[in-house]
Amino acid sequence: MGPMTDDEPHGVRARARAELLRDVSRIARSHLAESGAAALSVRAIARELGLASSALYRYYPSRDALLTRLIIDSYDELGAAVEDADAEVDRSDLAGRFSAICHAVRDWARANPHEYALIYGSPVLGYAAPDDTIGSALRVALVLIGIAADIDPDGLLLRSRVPLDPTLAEQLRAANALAGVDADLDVLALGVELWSQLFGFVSFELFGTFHNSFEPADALFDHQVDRAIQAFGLSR
Amino acid sequence: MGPMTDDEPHGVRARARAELLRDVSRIARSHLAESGAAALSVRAIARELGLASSALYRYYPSRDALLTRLIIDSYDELGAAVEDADAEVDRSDLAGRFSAICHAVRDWARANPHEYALIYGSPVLGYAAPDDTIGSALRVALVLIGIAADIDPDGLLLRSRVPLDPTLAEQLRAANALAGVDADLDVLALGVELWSQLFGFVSFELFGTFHNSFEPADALFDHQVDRAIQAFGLSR
DNA sequence: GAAATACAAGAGCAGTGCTCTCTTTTGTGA
DNA sequence: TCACAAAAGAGAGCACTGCTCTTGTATTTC
Repeated sequence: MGPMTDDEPHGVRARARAELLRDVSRIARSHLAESGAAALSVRAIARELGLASSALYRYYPSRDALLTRLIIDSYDELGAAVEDADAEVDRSDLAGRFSAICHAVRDWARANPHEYALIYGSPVLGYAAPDDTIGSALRVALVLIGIAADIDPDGLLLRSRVPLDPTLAEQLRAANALAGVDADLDVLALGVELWSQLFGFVSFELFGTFHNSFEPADALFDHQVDRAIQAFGLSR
Repeated sequence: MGPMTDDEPHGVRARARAELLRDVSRIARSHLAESGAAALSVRAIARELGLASSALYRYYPSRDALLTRLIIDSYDELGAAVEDADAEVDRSDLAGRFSAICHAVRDWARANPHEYALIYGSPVLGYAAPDDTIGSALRVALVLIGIAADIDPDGLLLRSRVPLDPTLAEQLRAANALAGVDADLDVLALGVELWSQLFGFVSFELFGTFHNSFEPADALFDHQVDRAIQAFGLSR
């Protein structure tokens, strides 16, 4: 046998610890899904585990750390859902891929409203998100940038009437670099705007801003996605 | 003297009551602006007023009722800011009015981030907003619908490729009726989408979803507003 | 002036996050 | 093998929260 790898448990105790870490996360997640982040309580989780509340502090240093765990998990789940939706469509069908991504976001959000509120609602952990979250948070954006890189800028319905602001151009180039692609900057700017629109819509729908004016909102959502596809020049 | 009107204080006590109601709301508002909705505490407000916490329950039946008060105030403040911005532009300058509205929303949100988070972030009072809030919440939407009613549908850059979904058309007609106007349904649908986009952008910026990728976001915001004006066919 | 009403205070309940101390269990190096 | 260190769990306790109930005191109304 080779040398023991580091991620393998160093004994019964390490194994138990890993399992309890997962249990805590699992129960926390179920409480989140049922009652929302505000109602998440360390003591309640401890009760469900049959532990003293103080014991949990050997696993998560604070309630916020636990919330951070849930935030990362939620970002990753949504990110995976979006990546999967994108992967299931023929690579050359850009309109189909974009549509699949939009619907994946909305579907996941509606299936997991509290998780969505946790990551796209008002920040609960102060204004600086922990660094560990940004990797997972970027996944959806990276998929969208990936599509933007494949879009022919000549088909764009709306081009800037004036040259792109140099600051903005620089920011967009940085986004390209982050994703390791070289999308046209006008396409990319449009993409960012439609990205805002997508999550703005989902937030409006989930948070009740539409006040039942668009209930169900399926038709409006489809219309919006279709218009976005036209704006990209992807409609055949 | 004529008969006493009902909204006039019925004595010293009623006058004191009205004043205390305002004081509570004022202090609550200052705590909200400083620490956010999650940190809002009835007991802390009572302390600042030199009252026992139980005394406050004669004025607001619960913390949620107090939060509802703050929600309505915030909606009204944003609504007034948007209405004022719109009113300051020449009525026939639709592009200017739209731009002024967008900037009014963003400026107010950046000046009052906690208030913005309270009304456009994750709902804190469960999923059904109290009925008293919707009147104030609608003000921004009504201003936007008012502009849509004045827009010539022939200038629209993107029209539906297929007839509007009947459900959606009905919902849009209801929105028209709510505002007492008769905007073209394609213009209105585009308006709703740009409405989502506006608040999606502001939420992204305020809640940190851009992760400093677009900091400052002014250039991107201007670009987005300009593109929206083009989509409406308002650029000359 | 007497009765009804409004108000304020204080104690108390059930819950929260988190810390500290104490005991037991487990892993490890001599 | 055995002593020692590290880890884990329990329990008490602190400071805080929203909210209720009782008790005493002002004020308004009849």
